[in-house]
Amino acid sequence: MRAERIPPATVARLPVYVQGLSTLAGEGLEVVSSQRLAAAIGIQAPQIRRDLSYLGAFGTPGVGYDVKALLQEVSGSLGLARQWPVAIVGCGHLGSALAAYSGFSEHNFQVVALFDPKPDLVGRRVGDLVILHPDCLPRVARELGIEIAVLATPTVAAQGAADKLVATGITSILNFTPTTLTVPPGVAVRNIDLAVEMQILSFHETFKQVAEIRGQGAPASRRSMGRRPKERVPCD
Amino acid sequence: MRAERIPPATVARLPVYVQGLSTLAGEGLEVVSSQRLAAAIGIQAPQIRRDLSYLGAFGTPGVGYDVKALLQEVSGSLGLARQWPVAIVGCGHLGSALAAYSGFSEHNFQVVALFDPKPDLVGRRVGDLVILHPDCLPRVARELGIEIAVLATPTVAAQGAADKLVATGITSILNFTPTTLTVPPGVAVRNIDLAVEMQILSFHETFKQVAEIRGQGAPASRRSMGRRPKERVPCD
DNA sequence: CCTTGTGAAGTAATTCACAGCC
DNA sequence: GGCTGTGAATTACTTCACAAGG
Repeated sequence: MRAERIPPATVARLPVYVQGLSTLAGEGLEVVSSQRLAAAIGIQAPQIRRDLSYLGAFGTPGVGYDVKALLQEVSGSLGLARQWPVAIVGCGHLGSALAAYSGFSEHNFQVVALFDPKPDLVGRRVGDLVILHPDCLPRVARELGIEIAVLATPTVAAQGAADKLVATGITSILNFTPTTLTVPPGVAVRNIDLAVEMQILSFHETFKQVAEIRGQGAPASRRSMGRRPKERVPCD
Repeated sequence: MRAERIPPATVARLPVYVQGLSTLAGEGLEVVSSQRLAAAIGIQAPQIRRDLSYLGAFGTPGVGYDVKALLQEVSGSLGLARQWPVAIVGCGHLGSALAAYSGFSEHNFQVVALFDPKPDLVGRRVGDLVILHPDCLPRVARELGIEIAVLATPTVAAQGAADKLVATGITSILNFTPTTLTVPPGVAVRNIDLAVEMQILSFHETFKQVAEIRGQGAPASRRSMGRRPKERVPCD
């Protein structure tokens, strides 16, 4: 049943399906049941069937889902049929690491522009890109059709940079700074905050209360833990 | 009213309160209402009051919350009263950037050990730490009392490294690899996956459907967008 | 047998609305 | 006047359980 509106909770899980299906496809699996997929990615089988039903019906009762076809379908629902040009704003340690990160290109995202206001960074090459001054943002973004930006500036510069991005017409921001960005309606912000995640783990360590853990599969097959080292290694 | 069990959704928001309250405290604000805090961090006021009620009652009716006291209380609930030693496993681009990231130390987390199996990395200094071979993990983790680890290895090495961490007794893992880790019950895993976040933004861009966005405050006061650049800058 | 897809049921999270207090 | 804290209502999400198809 084609759904008019896909629940946000489902959208947040679709990328996990893409990851899991890619892995299974790489292993040569042709058909997968919701049960099997559930074991692989740590999401309940009925949840998977429900989620997929929002996209439409693709499974064969009694058989399961065609892995490649389903991967195609889920990817398409996420808008991954096309290539997305991405800008990175802020080229410190983190920004540079992100620029070099291969995970982008593997998923139809391509980093096409780097920006940083620091005079000693402007003009520097990172990979096969040259760092530009943020004043170039409007022109470059328009020419390259950039709609998605990664924000990796120092905290104090984050809101100002976000304002510039919004003014340029960027409507999706992946925010790595520990800041609550203020943006107009219609602009999507996803926050990745190390401190937030660490603090949730701290809570877990303190109270041993499991808190919203994604991707925690069944205990399943413990892999061999490796033999003891043959040679001494220097510790500390 | 002291709550026995804090809902996971609330736990996930507590770090946002910490961030917001820290900012407000830094601005010299002494007392804050749920309304005011809501505007600052983009969470509904009744939601904030409900969340805080799980920790206990700290507000003064007719007045609001004492900023410093509340910050203390929320931090304490997250287990941030103490210092947490943290290990980073995998010292490539990302791992190194994380090792240098100041956001850890600002929040009572201290990176105390780095591990990587690559022979040309073992022994290398990063900041004031030396990269060790993962075979040292059990000994070092025990000596330094490490319970939380950051996983930043290549994808293929992720599960193996996680197994080693678990065998060592680590019970909280911040996983930066695009892998669904299989861990025994009682071990907490938080996943930070760039591809996942990018794909959710891709969905937003494609269908302009806002999907689970945290920290999207009211439009609020638009800051001045800056004047046009006085001097020409080189673009492209 | 086996599986999907989905109404119905159950559970969790959010928001409302107001009593009680400053 | 203003604000908190919380029962009640609402909304969203998840899981059950089974009819229908292979």
